[in-house]
Amino acid sequence: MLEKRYEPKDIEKKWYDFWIEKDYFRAESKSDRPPYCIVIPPPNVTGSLHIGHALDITLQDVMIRWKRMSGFNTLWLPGTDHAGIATQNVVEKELQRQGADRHALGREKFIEKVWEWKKLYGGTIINQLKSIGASCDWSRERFTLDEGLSRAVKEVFVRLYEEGLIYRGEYLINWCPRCHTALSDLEVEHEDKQGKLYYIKYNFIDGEGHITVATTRPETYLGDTAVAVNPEDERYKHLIGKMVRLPIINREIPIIADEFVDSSFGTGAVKVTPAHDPNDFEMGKRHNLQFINILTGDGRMSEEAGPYKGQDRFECRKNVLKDLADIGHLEKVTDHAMAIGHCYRCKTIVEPYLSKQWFVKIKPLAEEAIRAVKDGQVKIIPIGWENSYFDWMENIKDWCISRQIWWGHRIPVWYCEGCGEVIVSRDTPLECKCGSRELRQDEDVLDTWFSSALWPFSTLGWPDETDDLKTFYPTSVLITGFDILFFWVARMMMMGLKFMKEEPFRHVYIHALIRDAEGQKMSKSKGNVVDPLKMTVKYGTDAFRFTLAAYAAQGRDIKFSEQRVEGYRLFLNKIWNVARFISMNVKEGEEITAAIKVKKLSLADRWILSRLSSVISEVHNALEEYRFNDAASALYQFVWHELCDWYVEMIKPELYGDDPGSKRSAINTLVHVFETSLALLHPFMPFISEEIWQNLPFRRGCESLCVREYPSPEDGLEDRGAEKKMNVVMDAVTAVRNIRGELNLSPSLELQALIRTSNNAEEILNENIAYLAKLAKTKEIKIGKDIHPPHNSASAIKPEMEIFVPLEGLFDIDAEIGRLNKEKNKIEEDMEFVRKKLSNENFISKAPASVVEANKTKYNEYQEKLRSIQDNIDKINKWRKSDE
RNA sequence: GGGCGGAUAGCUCAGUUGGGAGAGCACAGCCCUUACAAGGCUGGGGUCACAGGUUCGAGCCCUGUUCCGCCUACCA
Repeated sequence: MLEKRYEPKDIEKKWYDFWIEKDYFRAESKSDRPPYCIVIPPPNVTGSLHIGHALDITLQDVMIRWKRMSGFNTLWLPGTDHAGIATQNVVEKELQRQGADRHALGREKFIEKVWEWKKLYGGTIINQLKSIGASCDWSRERFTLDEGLSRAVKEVFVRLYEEGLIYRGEYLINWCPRCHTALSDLEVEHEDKQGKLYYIKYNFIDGEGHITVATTRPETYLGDTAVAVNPEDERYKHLIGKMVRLPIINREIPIIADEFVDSSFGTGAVKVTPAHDPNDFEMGKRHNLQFINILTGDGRMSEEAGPYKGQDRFECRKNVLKDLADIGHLEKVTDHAMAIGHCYRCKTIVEPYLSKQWFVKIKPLAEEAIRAVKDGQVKIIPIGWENSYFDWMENIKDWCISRQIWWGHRIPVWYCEGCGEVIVSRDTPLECKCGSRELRQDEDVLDTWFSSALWPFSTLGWPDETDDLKTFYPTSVLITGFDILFFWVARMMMMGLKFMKEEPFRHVYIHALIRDAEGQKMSKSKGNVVDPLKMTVKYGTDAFRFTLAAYAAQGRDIKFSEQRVEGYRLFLNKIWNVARFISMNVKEGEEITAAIKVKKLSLADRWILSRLSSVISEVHNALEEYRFNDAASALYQFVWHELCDWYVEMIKPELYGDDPGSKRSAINTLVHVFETSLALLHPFMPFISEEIWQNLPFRRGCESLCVREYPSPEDGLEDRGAEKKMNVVMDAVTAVRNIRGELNLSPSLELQALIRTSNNAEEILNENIAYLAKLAKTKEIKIGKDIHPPHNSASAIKPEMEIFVPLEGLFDIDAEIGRLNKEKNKIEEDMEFVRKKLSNENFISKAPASVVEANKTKYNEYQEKLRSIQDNIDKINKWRKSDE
């Protein structure tokens, strides 16, 4: 017997442990069963579960559990990401609190510290995944810095280098002065801001006059090595080749001509700072200009900044502006909208910075990745994301992969101190070919995303040709948020195609971002984050998971509202209670046969089985297309409103009655439908479904719901006839209830019902009169073609029948007339609408015949209904007169 | 600057190929009916952002406008 209330906490742990103990989540390296594989988007090892993970994990778990139950050899491969910059930042802060810093500690000691930290806290998020029910194969858990994955990283690096797809060079990269490292273009977040445009005067060195340049970054004038104008610009043509002198520092630089310059912007003359601006960098190359680096790695002014040396870059800007103004070289300042790049890890403003870095030549890789999607080998769902994908891939630029931090995959490159040879190697080399043993490994580590790009095959054992790799690559689907479409998905596509010659996944399902109830992005600083673990404690994990699935409509962000979780918790409560109801009606130890003998079933039985059959199809189709919300709401609708509200109520007379045969038949069907529903629900709410399943006397030839076969759409129990008949019964019931409700009659009051029907409906109603009695709370039901209602009857019109409820003594004539008039008005409006259509010759001639026919039928029905209502109104008026 | 998405009931959102708009929550009325008052039954509530167009017919297709969100970009 189930407890009166569902208490999620203990139950969740109990069943999760049970599943683990039974090893249900373990995949087979070799199997006759078809493979189904998802690799988890590895959360940062420093992280803790946020609501975005919860959504991501829930959707993956739904797919995995569904496929597992459907007989697939299912692998959900879990793991974590070493998250270079983020993790290093966390440990550095920790050190800071202890009054230390990594430089004092030294590289090796520092890395030891990070590993220690990882051992202590790295399991946090994994345990949180378990707590929300993730059915991952934990025996295959991976970490991006594992031995095996590190080997894959080196292998990829070396091969790309050997093919000329990795190179080293001095370029302008994005530099974070706080993290002290290069960043890829993607790792820079642009933020629109209202800034200023400063107009600065540069004097000609010979004679009078000046040229004015406009800039958003006045302090960089210290690194200017030219002024550029458009060669076609009549205003400046004659000045090309002249020299100007930079104020204060007195450097002499030329005025040059370059097509790049937009004459309409600012003054049409641009200061050129090749070491501090991407465009100027290109211009500097074109014109052989000097590259002067005025900054240091921590964002301060370098030696080259002369009097400003040592100042912070923003401090320097203020000072430069003041000094220029003082000597009359600041012509004017205007407002200017611009976008400023920030470090995606620490939000510091990034700096275009000249330095030597490693790059991946990415175009050749991107071409394959574009083709795979164009050719349909990989399907992106929803399809709208394909455009973004193509757009990014087609305009891709070389990927800066070196990072000046310590935590990560060290670049497998050594430099010979003897001859300067560059050695790129899978293994640590001991000696250069020149004989020198003085080898120094590159100090940099690789972009974390470099290793996660290999995730779908490195985790399966690559570069070895393992059974796992053969069985599970390409994986079935990747489920993730759009925020890492480029960072991760795109790069996995490129690397997968390059090294496996096959796409890493067949489908990519991109889900939405979760925002707060007001549509704001959740962030710690705004204080509007929803802690998923708090949700699971408060409402139970299942209710929370079901909510997330129900929210997951394609192509729209989720505005998360706790109220909705509350609502689904009530749904679980409903399920719990119907389970209790069943357990009360099944004798202890009684075995319920799952087999359904169609011949002996009642109408209600056949109806609910038919409905079950169709909900199975709906769920199946929805999940096939990743319409999680549709699957969830189909189940909600079915279990609550069809199973509980109608079916359970309908069979109560049989259950409480004396006929053991019909009692048994009803309970059999009920148990069958409910057990099947639990199986359908299991991927969404694994805990409560298992708890109930284990406590009811089901016999399915397996010991856990999570390995029970998933209900299949081809069960042959659809029964359109039963559904039609049931609709007649339900119509009658609803009609009586409607009269009761509208006339404010007590639910406990037993009413009489007279139903005037067609032959067809008469038969159906007579056969199922017991349902009417129970559901509409009626007694003395009369059904026939020649029903004449007594004085003071309320009435309702339904297809094929007219229902009267005699109300002598209770009757409120005005209320009933009002009710009928309301109904009449509605019908008249509807009729008018159809009438207009039918009197339109164009409609008759151009619309499909079936549509025209349907409208004609409808019109006739309305007409009849209207006539009946009018009759009833007249009748009441007559009664009223005769009573007066 | 380019691109994408959204605007439907008081709120949050569904709406598959164009044939008279749905759900949940909230609201109102009546009910403690032996699974469930964390419940049941009934009801009210919408010019589908705006303006045009295509069509016999538009929430849905086309064009434009407004507002909101996001992605992306080397005009200093």
